[in-house]
Amino acid sequence: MKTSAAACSNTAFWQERTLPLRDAIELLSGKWKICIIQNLTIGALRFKDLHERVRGISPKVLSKELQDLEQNQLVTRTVNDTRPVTVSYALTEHADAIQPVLDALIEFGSKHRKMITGK
Amino acid sequence: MKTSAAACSNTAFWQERTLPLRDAIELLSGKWKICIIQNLTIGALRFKDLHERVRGISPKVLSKELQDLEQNQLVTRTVNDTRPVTVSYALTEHADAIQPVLDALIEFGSKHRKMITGK
DNA sequence: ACCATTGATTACCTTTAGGAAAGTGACTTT
DNA sequence: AAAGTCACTTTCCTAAAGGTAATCAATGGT
Repeated sequence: MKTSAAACSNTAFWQERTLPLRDAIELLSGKWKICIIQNLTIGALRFKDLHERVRGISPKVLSKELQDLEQNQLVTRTVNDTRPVTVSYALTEHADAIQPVLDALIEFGSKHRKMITGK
Repeated sequence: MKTSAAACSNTAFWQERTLPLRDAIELLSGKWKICIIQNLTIGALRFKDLHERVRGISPKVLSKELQDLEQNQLVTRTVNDTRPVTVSYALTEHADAIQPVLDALIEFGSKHRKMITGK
């Protein structure tokens, strides 16, 4: 029997979806990255403000996650010329492509929460 | 200075987005769950077929992830009345809400891949 | 000189994810 | 009786994620 599943299992189409999906998962999965990005969607934030908004994260982890996002060109780092030096983080244009992921996750999370906590 | 960020930091609105987002991340993050769900979007699959399609996963991990998805009512488990017993896994209606997440991730992953491998 | 602020970094530790390999049990085929 | 199939399960292990706490360097204020 040849199901539609079997029919597309060897196609380029499948790879064209699977590989990018794995890339995205590898880049975004973990406890913090998506939360950090969400907090930056409203505009640039300094390290300290981000640290306060992303509840529960430690400075060590925040620093590491930001470096990771910067390397992947999703976030820019700008040192400001202020009295105690401050550093601003902002999303790049490239990060706009994450907005739909965020929206979809929030939508799903809401539905899921309603379903689990008794419909 | 009161930025738009500061303006909404204490609102119910922010929580209404942050809590579901954290739920979704907790449920879906990890190396395999989203891949498994993607493979089930085309229809029910038996354990063995799923194991072959989700390249690289071990039976132990596949089994664990499926139990987890079942508990969260995203997947159903059906024992079939076949010669060697087979078990089919299928997405629930509730899992439809994940489709937009999948699409968004694939779209983002494609763009990201193009950008990283030299625009 | 001393303290405060900001943005980290370091050392240390615990927890969790996940991989490899083998085994189990129900059943069928040879 | 032996071997194979399917769906797991178990054991053992490593690597990565992530938490706590302390420290550092630059700067400015008192």
